[in-house]
Amino acid sequence: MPRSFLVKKHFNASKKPNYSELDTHTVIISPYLYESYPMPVIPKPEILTSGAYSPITVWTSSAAPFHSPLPSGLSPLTGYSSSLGRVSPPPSSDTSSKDHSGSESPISDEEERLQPKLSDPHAIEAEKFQCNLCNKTYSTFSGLAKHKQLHCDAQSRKSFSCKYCDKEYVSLGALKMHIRTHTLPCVCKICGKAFSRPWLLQGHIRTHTGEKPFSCPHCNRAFADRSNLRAHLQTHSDVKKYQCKNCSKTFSRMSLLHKHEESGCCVAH
DNA sequence: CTGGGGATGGGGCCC
DNA sequence: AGGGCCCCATCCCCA
Repeated sequence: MPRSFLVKKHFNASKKPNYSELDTHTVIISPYLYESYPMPVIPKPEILTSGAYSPITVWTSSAAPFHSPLPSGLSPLTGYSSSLGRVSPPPSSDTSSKDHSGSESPISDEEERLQPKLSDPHAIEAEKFQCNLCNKTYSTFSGLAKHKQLHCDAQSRKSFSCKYCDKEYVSLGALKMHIRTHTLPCVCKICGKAFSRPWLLQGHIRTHTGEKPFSCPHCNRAFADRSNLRAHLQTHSDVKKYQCKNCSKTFSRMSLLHKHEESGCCVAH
């Protein structure tokens, strides 16, 4: 599974975009070209206005709102450590992807009783915590948090919808980043290919220049992309990262494991 | 068929 | 808030 958790993804659905359909917002980068890469211009986001998404949830207390731990990917074999990057944190349970939509029932009688009554001598105290979405007030933060978790927050959590597709995001920043995958504002001057981000264009330009700044410490190979060097390093490793659950055969790449599984190993068991 | 390289996409984190 | 970089994932192609 992809590491990304902010957006629902479907396997084999990530085909390359049709650039010809998406080029209406692209901006050709300046001719100073590949000495210092100019910043691409992001199209003015009329796409971000006119109610394309719901209001942001604002918490009325300072306590931490929703956090979402990363879901685990395909578990690597223990003992493997990359010489390239930071060590991934151990997998944790994914609470973010859980669907709370089943909890959208009307507010229960019990929760109604949690609301302060003005005749209550402690009413002033009880109004300390107010839900900014429905204006309900609670005497304790935990009461408010529970309310929001069960009702308001669960409904507004994924509130930033893309105009061009059905994807939804938990933050405006994530949505803006995603929209660039539609508008593709970074255009290669050499071949005209468009990319969503400057550094993607930068990597693409290396395919023209032949620059390979990532060298393998074990052999004399060099790569234009760090990820490709990382994949290459697996070929030097005795311990392959990805293991078939059925035959225990290990592979250097997840894609090879997938191929292996699809070729019928798992069917035989 | 398998393994590996090349190229690319995309969300997260940090500054 | 946005840019840069990180990492992971995937697809395509070739030996």
